[in-house]
Amino acid sequence: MKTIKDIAEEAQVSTGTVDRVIHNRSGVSAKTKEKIQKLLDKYDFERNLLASALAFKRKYVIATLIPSSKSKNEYWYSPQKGLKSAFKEIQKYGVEAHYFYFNKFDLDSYKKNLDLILKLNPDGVVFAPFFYNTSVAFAKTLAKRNIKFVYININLETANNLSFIGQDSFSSGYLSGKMLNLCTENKGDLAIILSQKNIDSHRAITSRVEGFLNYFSQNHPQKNIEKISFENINPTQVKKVLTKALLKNNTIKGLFVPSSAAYTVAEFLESVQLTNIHVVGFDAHQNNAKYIKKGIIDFVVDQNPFDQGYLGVKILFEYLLLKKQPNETYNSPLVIVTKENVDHFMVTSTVEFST
Amino acid sequence: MKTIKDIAEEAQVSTGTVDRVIHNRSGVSAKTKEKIQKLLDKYDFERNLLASALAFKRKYVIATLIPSSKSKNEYWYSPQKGLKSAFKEIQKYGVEAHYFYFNKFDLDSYKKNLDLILKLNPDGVVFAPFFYNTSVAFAKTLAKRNIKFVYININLETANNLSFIGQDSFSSGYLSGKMLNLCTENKGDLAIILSQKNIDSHRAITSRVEGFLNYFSQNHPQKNIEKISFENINPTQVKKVLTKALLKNNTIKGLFVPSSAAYTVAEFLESVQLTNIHVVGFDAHQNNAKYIKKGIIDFVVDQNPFDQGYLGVKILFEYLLLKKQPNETYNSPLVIVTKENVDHFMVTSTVEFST
DNA sequence: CTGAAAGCGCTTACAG
DNA sequence: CTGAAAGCGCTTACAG
Repeated sequence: MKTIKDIAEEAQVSTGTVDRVIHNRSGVSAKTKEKIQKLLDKYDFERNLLASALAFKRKYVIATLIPSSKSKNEYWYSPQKGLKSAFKEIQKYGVEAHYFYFNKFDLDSYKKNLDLILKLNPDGVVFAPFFYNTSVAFAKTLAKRNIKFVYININLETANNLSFIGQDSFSSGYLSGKMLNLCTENKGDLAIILSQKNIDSHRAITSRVEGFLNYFSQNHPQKNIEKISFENINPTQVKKVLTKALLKNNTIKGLFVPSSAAYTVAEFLESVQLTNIHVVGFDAHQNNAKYIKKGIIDFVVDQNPFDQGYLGVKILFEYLLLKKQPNETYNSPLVIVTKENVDHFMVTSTVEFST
Repeated sequence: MKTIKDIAEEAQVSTGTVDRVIHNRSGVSAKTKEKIQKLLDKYDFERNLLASALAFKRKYVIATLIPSSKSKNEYWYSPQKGLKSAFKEIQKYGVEAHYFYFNKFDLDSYKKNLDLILKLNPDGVVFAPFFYNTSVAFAKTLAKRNIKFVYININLETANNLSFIGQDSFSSGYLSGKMLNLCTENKGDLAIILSQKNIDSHRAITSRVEGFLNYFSQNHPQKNIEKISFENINPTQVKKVLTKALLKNNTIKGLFVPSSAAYTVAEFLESVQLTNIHVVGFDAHQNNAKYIKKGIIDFVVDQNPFDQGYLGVKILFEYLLLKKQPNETYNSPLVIVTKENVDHFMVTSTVEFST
């Protein structure tokens, strides 16, 4: 492996000049530059990043924005851990992390944090773009200011983000359809549990429902699927609405919860001893895990939330420091979680490699 | 963050002496040592590993040993990729990788490679311990020679390995039982497909079968489960034996294949158009994926084979370079793979972080 | 436009 | 037992 010094000697220039060419900095004559570039190419030069990082002093500021989680039982606790874990690994390169959190049901809280981020003027942002219109506008501002950004969990299909890390929501809904059909043995009616507040703020919910319905229209077009709607999923409303809905239609054998709140539904089913109704939902956070273990939630499609946070930061950092262009999309896996494997997930990425 | 220099100044010694204390090298008076250690503790000193690695010259030799894979469609191709990917990341620290491969049905080929490894006399070994007795003896030799080693995929429960990375086989069999019962709707008889050669060389197979049977004895004790045995699973034998077995007992609705060769069975079922028989197997390598996509294999329990190779090398390397003590066990997840999610697995670890 | 030199934080002979 | 100095490979003011 050649070093900058080797290249410099062969080109009969100083190492400083080679460094300038490598980083495409100005102040090198076209002739010298060409000569050096040829050698760089010839030897397929890769600079020693250890030495580079050691000598390099530029500090990067990265902001992150995700929903706050009240406890570690909630979904967003995991991406948060992923973010922190990634920062822990890269802090030695002089990266400054700024964490922002918003209330995912409150547009104002979201907006307030966006403003704080703009005020901070970071080099990059990793965030979960809730609230479609607001996020699109924010993305435009970032692009204009040349602040790099990565979406996690929710994709916005704007052109100017660096990358998106998350699940294909349609597919995950489709898979949920299959799993619910399997555990109800293709019998009885089904219902989708919809919360208006979720739908408004979280773009993936709608795609999940589409995927779910698509599974049935393709495989069991005769299936009767109801929709049970709430303003907001919480124990009181769930009790009220579900009692009514399930009493009215006692042929319902399976419930699909396209948000991460399946545990709220499970809690209700347990309390009224409705043990013959199957539930499929999303995400294996602690709140859900409790009911997965009891078998009240039959299946959940998980998406390795830790990795979403972890990868988001890593990708952004590598782009900033090394100009390494990430993929446009990193698909989170569709992880099927059920009673028997809920405890067996190994969080690979937590094995931090402390370079 | 304090540096060695800071500590040295405060202790009124040279940086060399601080370095000696940090690494617990001899040649420091008890008094000086204590003084320095106190400061180290006080500031919770962590040395800069970038600088350390840059200045450090010791080379490490790591050997790996896994079954050879004829094509990238086979199981062992993934751990192999994991091994290589890890080495690619750490080669800049001066690690020398030596890859060894054996025929997993041939004890002699295994032994031959063990000898080669001993001749190489590496600092560490990452390997899949097939052939129980031979592996146990090998482990003893390694321990005696103070060569560190990590098991991947198969656990030997010897006391002297650094770590084991792989699945809990019993649980994975148990989960397979549940999935097979689910897709057969708890109807009909089941059969386990056993290959003597696999059982002899691969210790996990037996535990998987135990787990599978345990699921039924706990949940459906009346279930009739046959065993169909082969000398070795290959298309010719499968055809011969299965034709006979499935004709004889046409109440069999589900097959459990406790090895990674479910595709061989699926191939047969497809060729004779036995579409009403469900199959559950192991591992989502390409050969199986083909039949998972067709729906002929209903489910497979995967174990993130890439990570096993990747983590194995990383853990060993970190121990060697940094004396970082790994966990005793890294449980690979029980990943349920079916038609709808087989394409959606994101291999996080392939996003190499090129420090 | 280019080079010489200092420095990042640690490790390692070497000298005493 | 301990220190001074050189060096790992790169980056960065500074000088010209």
